[in-house]
Amino acid sequence: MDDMLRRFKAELFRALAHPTRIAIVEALAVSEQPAGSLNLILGLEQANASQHLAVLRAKQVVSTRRSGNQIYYALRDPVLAEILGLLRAYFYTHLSESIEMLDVMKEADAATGS
Amino acid sequence: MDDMLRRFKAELFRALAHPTRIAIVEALAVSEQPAGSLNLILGLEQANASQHLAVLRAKQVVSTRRSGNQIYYALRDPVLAEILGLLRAYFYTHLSESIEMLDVMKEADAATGS
DNA sequence: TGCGTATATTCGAATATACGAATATACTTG
DNA sequence: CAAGTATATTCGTATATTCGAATATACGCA
Repeated sequence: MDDMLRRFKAELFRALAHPTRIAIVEALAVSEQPAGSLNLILGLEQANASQHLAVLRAKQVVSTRRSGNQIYYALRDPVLAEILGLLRAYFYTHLSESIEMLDVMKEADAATGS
Repeated sequence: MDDMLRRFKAELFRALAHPTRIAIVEALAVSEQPAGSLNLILGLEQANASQHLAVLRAKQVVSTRRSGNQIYYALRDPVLAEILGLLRAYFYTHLSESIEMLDVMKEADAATGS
């Protein structure tokens, strides 16, 4: 069972492991939204947004309901927004290391990309 | 700044997005450990464990101190353990869907692997 | 200095993820 | 039923991750 729990946590973290999906979850934490609104608010390509939403659906992070033409997305559980809040605090608590970490990640990207 | 925060959160989630790294964090939540103990307790190959530890170091999830021959790992902030606790509760709150999600992920793996 | 133990890094192959372009599906309205 | 809008899926390519095997580095002790 412990193994299952760890796999579950890892799957959830993977679901959230992308800035776009974080942005989606943050938007949904405020209120339910149809997919199109998310595209607009977050400035995403339609296909790209839909793919990220598919990931969140597969991992059960969001639920959907259809209303006519549109599909409304909602956070399945507010604890997920709560976790994002904890991480915001964590970020500021360790501000300088956090920024440094991001810089290092960016450099690593650049090195790979060239 | 919001962008930076989202990138930060995504990086952290990526750091945690593996069952082995979850297991490491859970072990360190109890107490600081040298790398070798982690290998033993978790039954990991030395190289594999070291690679996972490198990920956690890069994302600043853990800190290290050397004592003679050994390198002790510790969780940098208990809030990370707290988050794992929230996810445990989340898992049980949505038990049947959670298990179903894991099954679907397993099937997807099997489909890809064959 | 040289050997032994603890840990980290590099390499290569297999697999997974991300993106945009194109296409498909589902619903609404005329 | 046809045309239009909202959303999802598929495909191809670029990039990232994971693992074990092999190798490298750091420290302690004789």
